[in-house]
Amino acid sequence: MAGPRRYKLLCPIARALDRIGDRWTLLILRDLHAGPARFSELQSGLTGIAPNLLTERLGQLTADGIIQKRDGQHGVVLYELTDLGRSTRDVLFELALFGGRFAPDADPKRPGNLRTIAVTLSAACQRVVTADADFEAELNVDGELFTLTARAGEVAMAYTPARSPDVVMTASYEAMLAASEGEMPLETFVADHVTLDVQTPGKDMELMTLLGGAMEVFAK
Amino acid sequence: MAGPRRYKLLCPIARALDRIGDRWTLLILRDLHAGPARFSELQSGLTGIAPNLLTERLGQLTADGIIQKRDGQHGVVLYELTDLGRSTRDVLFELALFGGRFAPDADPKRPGNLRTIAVTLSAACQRVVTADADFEAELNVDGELFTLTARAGEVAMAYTPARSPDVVMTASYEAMLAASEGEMPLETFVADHVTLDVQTPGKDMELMTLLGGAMEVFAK
DNA sequence: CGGGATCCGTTACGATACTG
DNA sequence: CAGTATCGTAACGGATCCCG
Repeated sequence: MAGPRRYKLLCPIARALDRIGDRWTLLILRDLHAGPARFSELQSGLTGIAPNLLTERLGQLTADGIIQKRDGQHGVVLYELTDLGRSTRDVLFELALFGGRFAPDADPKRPGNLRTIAVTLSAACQRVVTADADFEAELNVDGELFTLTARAGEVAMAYTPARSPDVVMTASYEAMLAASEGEMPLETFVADHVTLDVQTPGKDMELMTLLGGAMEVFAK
Repeated sequence: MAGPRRYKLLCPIARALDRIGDRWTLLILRDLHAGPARFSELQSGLTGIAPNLLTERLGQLTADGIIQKRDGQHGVVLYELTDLGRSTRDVLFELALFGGRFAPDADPKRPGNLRTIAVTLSAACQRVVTADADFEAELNVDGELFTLTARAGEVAMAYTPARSPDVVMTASYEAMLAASEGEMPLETFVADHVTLDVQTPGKDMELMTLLGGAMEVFAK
């Protein structure tokens, strides 16, 4: 560990890269921003990272205090971000903004799960949320369920079904991404690619306003 | 190239990493944010990256439209950021903020030149600059000269001597970094580690206000 | 069955030497 | 000065196996 392939420079950018610059590491953090995850969830989400590499990365991240192990129910082991790890959100979001400027690969691989969208979406929402936004939404993206909450100017997104959603939105991963990157007009997305199930009247508008704003942040 | 070790995912974070996630690539961009550079300047700044790797990285970055070649004076070849490349500034700055949270390595390597500080410093200044700031400063850091200009709310920093500086500031790399990361109080830094040569009265205060603000951004 | 550890072929990196 | 060529070493990728 702490291998020979480290920069070991004073520069804070290099210091960051010595912690999170290895292959897979930033994608592991990306998926952990959706909430605590088990080894196998991470492995499947990362389109089949080799298990030895995942083990190695998790160990290094733990040693650096960026993630930690936790015992979940039924004796399962969970990995989760520490406060320090949560502070990678802005790095990941800026990477997403930059990456969005490049055309997707010709035949992209599908992730094993959709945890991948949580950081990007919640960080974008955080940038446009207003203090009066107040709702709990369930996002059903290709059958995978997320909870998106906005309360007192704070946005959170987790890879769990919602407890008591004000609104349930259903959409596909591809449509959401296309809308985010300006390939699909927001109106088309809302009209043709989204289903809304409203529990609390008016909260559907709050959700769509927030998501619309988030997608605009991303598009420019 | 475009090797087999790419993620090829739809996720914009992965798309970014497929362009700028390789070893050395982000550090090359970091140094280019200080202005156009020659091959050998980059090589020395990066503490002796292997020349074949530098060639390979420059080629990939050029192919992706992130940098471009330009012919300078006396037939020298220069590499410089494109508009797309300049948009990596926020990624680099967020990395610097994250990296600043880790203690420096026990015996860190010294970079061959100090281009490395330009992005971090200018991005931090950009975050705190006010619209009325208006000056041109020369920064002499361990004998290497930078121009820092603030005009109409825009900050720029380049690795060149200033043409007609309002103020010349002299300091050391280590002291500036220590002050940035809160290890040295700002007052100590200003009082004991900085020399100011004022050409235009009052501009020294403008400069120190800006730098002080930048360091506070970085410290928290 | 989930959570890893072990092994091995392949690829990328690092150092040095060399050339236009 | 600006790269190219070569080669040993370290990291990665994939498969298989092990253990609770």
